[in-house]
Amino acid sequence: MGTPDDPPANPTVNDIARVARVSLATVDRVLNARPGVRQITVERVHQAIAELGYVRDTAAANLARGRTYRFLFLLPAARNEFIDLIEREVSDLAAGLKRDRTQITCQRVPAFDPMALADAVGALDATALEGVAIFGPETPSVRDSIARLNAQGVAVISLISDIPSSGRTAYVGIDNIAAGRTAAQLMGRFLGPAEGAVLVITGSMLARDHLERRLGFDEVMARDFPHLKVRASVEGRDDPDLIARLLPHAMGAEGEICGIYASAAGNAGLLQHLERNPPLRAPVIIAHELTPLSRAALTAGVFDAVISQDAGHLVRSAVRIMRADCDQSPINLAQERIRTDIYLKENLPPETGLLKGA
Amino acid sequence: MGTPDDPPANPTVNDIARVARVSLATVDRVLNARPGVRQITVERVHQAIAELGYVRDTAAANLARGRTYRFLFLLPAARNEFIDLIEREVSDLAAGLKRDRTQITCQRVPAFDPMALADAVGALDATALEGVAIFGPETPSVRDSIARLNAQGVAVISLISDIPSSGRTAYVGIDNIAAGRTAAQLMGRFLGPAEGAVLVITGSMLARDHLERRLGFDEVMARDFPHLKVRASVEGRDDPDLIARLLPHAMGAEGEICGIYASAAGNAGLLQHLERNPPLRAPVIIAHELTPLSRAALTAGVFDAVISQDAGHLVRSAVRIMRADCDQSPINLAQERIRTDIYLKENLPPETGLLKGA
DNA sequence: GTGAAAGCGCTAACAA
DNA sequence: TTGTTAGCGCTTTCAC
Repeated sequence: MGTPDDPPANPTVNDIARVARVSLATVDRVLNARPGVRQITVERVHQAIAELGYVRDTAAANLARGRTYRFLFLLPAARNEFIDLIEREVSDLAAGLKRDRTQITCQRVPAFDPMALADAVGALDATALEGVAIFGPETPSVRDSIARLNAQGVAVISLISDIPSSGRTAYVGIDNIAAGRTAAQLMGRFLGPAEGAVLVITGSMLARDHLERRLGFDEVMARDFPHLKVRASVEGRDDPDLIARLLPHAMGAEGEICGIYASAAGNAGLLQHLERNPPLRAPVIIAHELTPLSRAALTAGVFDAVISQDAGHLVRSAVRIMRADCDQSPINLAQERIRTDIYLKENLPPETGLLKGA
Repeated sequence: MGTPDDPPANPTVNDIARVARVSLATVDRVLNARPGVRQITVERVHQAIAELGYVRDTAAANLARGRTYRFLFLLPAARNEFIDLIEREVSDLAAGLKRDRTQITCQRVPAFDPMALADAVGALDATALEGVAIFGPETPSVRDSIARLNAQGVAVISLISDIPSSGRTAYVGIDNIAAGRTAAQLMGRFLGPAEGAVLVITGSMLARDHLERRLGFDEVMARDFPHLKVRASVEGRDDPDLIARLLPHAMGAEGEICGIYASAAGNAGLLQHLERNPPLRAPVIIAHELTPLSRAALTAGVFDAVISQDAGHLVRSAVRIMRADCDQSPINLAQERIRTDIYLKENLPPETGLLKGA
């Protein structure tokens, strides 16, 4: 290693043309797998490419193409801080992406309404869009509309909650089963050896992410902490009001519940309930997604841990993957893996996390 | 919002030239803040830029410049899995970065030897390098050599352990005080209300990161868990053998130590000690940096939590910042913030995290 | 089937 | 102090 030596001047299309004894245009045809080149010529060009170790300069290619990327984020229209964070990241990123000839926008679709989402996807103009990132449930209608869009050459990312059956280009989000397991491990360790009951607040049985979290949670609770009973879920549909209404009954008698796993959105409802009915002994609470509200609850000691995924990373990753799909260029899987973040009040990121630019 | 409308054809340098009634060259001079333009002309151009909402196309600019970036990572030469991970990330990234006309290399310097590091920095050829990322201690000699390099126009990043006094361009790494606090919080919660003593293994008093972790750890232990006594540190110099040698004495009588915070490198020494002297009651162990070894210990239940920072993120972030510094382009602070990751065995990333490409 | 030439948006000699 | 011009690496008409 040592101090870098002089750059060895990467080979260009001109070099290929020279070595393969063809014109630039032909090299380009081969590079882009366009028809109208004799097989023998194609091979000569490939030969030269291999020989020179050529790698295409995507930036120059896009410049010449005048290509622009148009990406759309399809998000549920719901009172939901985390979705708001994502929308905010999209618009924050949009400015910086202009210089990369990339345009990103958001569209909200009625929440918990698979048909509305399917319709919205169906209504998309595949000729005016190179990629779409979708956060929605995995129902047949959604799945089919995505498959159709995909067949029209639009890259489709399932965001936060996977829709594997749709044949989407990629999934961008955490491993929700692992997230559930993590929540269980923390819950068990924080609660210690005393017996008790744990309440799970979930969102919707339609939502794959919620289902998976519950799955992972139950698995680890049953295996590692059998002295803790996990109650049947409160299905809160990410709705704070609904959650606040359901909780009084779900919490049962005073002291019955020693832990709460808020595995879906709607933390406001939980916090409201706790404020109105302060328990004698504070339960261990583990919630999802770092938002202004959950951050405050964590700081105040009401929440004990928050499991989260980075909204900025989510958006950037989706954009990178959609772009790579358009360019047919490779992606760095490790970079695109969304981590299951654990936040305690000690490792909260600075509140100014929203300040951008240098 | 809604489906994106037709791209409005971004303004180019030609448009600016036309509107400002100057030549392309003048526009370029203004854009790049080069001298030799009358103030009045500068203003006319700025006027036009503002009017048109121009944003420069970085890709085109770099293409024209034919600019290449040469970055160097200066890492300690020590038997240290985490440093190896970083070196590996550098070489993995190097391949993909070639298409971005960016060259990154590594150089190892004797560990815990400030003079050697200062000499290495001093020996760098500032004309053959646009940026350097350095992981090393904050001593006067190091600080001065960095300041000198910086003055020669080389971007300098302090990596993992900050060197603020050097005037480095930026620091890339976690907030080590927060990391120490986080470790303490986990330690306290995992140990529960019983009294006991906690051992801290640190690296070197020269290393700012180690110092900061210790600081944060002590703070939270004293404040939130006064029933747990924190022992004076074992100074292991990141050396497994040394640590294994020091531990028998440091652990004291059987059962005296109920928790261990391995705040620096050299986990192999700790694990070796535990294997040779299996304690009756397994202590709660919190270690740093996710490596093959610590991952295995976590999976096996020997470690209870690992606090880490993503080596890939570290390297990519350093490169992005060095490049932004060269281009004088803005950076996204939120994206560059390195998170203090908490790993339990439940949220470990897939082992194949090293597999790259698509 | 193949090639010559113009041009994407920007920069950098070299003139004037 | 300012302008002309020739590229950077790649794509894309439009001829041959």
